[in-house]
Amino acid sequence: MTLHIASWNINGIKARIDTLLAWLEAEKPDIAALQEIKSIDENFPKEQIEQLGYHVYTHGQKSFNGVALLSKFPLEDISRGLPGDEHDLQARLIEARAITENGAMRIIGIYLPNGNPVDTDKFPYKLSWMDRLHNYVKQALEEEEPLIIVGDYNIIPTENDVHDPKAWWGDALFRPESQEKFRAFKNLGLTDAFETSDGRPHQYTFWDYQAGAWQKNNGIRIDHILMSPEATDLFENCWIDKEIRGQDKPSDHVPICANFNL
DNA sequence: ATGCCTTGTCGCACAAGA
Repeated sequence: MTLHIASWNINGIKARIDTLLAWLEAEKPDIAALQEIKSIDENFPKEQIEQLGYHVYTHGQKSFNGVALLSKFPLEDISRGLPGDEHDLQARLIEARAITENGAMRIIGIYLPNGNPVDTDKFPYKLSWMDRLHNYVKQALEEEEPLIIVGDYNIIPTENDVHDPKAWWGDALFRPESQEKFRAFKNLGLTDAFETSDGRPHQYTFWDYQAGAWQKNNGIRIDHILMSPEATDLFENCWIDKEIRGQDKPSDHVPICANFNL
């Protein structure tokens, strides 16, 4: 059996519902983690997605952020929000456990803060959010179960993940502090699914709407699937659904997908 | 040139994204 998992920042469910439904029908992921639903739970178009055979779990808020999990079968142990700061009300994490006849996989879907502009409190918020995620996942790894952390990390890991490093110099997505925390996070023992499966440099998951970035392939790789050792043992392959960026009403991000032997 | 698009908000422009 193959468990097909996808992650996609859809940039607004209301504006993207038709695009999302078409993609679900074409790609048929077993589980999809969505970011930037930009909707409260009550307004999420659950029924339309359920009609395609998905169970829908949302963690939304008004106007911004918001994450969701879609699954072809019911998920267990749903949890919403990142622990570690009771004053943080931004909806950026949803997780669940997928139980199949061959085993279980814990899936954490994240929308990591952008962090710009870096001279505002948004940058320290990003860095502290990364610290909290680090501590949370460090603890989770002690369970020694298949675990993946998927989503929009808002981190350009290296110069190989950006069309023009100079253009992104100083940006919160490319700042050394952001990259260092991302490396430390991976060094907990996580494997980057795309790196280990594909490995080619300059493969992107985001192209700005502005200045013909898509047409010029001025992209960045900021959506990632990281895997615990136990999940890596089940890992088959990973790819980026790039074509959808050139279709009608695209999100500025494209889906990143992975198959697991589960 | 913190712009060039796009989205959401009780809009008549603005904030936020990356």
